[in-house]
Amino acid sequence: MSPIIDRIKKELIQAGIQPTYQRIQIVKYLMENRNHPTADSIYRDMSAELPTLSRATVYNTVNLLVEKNLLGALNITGTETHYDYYFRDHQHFLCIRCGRIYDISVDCSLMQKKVPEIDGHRVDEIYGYMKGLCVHCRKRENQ
Amino acid sequence: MSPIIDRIKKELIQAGIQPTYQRIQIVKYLMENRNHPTADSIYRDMSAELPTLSRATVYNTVNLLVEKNLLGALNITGTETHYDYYFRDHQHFLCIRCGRIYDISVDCSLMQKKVPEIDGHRVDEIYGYMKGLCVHCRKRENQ
DNA sequence: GTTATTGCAAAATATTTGCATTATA
DNA sequence: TATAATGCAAATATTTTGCAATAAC
Repeated sequence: MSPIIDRIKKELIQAGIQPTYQRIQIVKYLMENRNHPTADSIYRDMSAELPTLSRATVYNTVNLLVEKNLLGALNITGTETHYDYYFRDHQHFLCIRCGRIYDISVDCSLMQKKVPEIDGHRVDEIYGYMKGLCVHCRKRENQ
Repeated sequence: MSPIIDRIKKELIQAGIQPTYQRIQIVKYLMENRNHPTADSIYRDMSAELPTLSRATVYNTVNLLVEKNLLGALNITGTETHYDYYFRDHQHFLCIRCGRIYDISVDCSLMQKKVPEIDGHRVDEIYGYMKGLCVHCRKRENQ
């Protein structure tokens, strides 16, 4: 068995997730496609190789991975949710022109270290993102 | 004319928005209801007083206000968009138990001052939010 | 009087659910 | 063999759109 598949299997089992063929393939896809795909884009891309795959399985799987903290969910566009498998220690930038999402590193104590409590609320997760015009669109438009 | 209505009218005109009755009333609602309503909750609440109001008008209006930078849009839950009329200089906290959204002040240079550029991308807007267990749910559950 | 906005219903989009079939432990 | 996951279709939820009626300048 491929060492990548084996590693994914172990990771899923450790998280308490049954490592089915579909789940392993979806995780493999997420590891290989770091362009912040949506559930539907994962489904469409993977359908070529895995024609029996269903949207429901993709949605079930990404929801499960997010719940078990193996996958990051990004609600940055306001429409679909984008996913990020290597989601720790970076934030995101959405280009308002082309819609691409970029990984960015922000030097901000809030983002780097966990704030345990604020106004009495227990803080479990911290999210940060930015919107603007990306480097490619700036070049194209001279802005 | 009420001074509040008059102020809203001026604000809309200044932003280049025609101050129709529905738009003024929606802005008035947003000023008086700072619990981060959704388009649908605005529609449902306002329907009692304004039975002819339509969902389309609410959606049109909030989209227009966001576009003209008079209203903040929050995609924090992953489902519906929540709105915040006084959206400057604070961030948000979502309780994973009760779903309430709280305003919080975060001492973070990233949030306080605008970063003009990062990795070559032009930064127009910066968002930050947190998720966890709110002070009320913590008390109830002793967590 | 012309242009813009509203309201309604239908459409579009994103996601979830019920349930029979299939795979996993 | 019992339990859990998959796949399909239908359902649900959120938001947008087309268009006739109405309101604003």
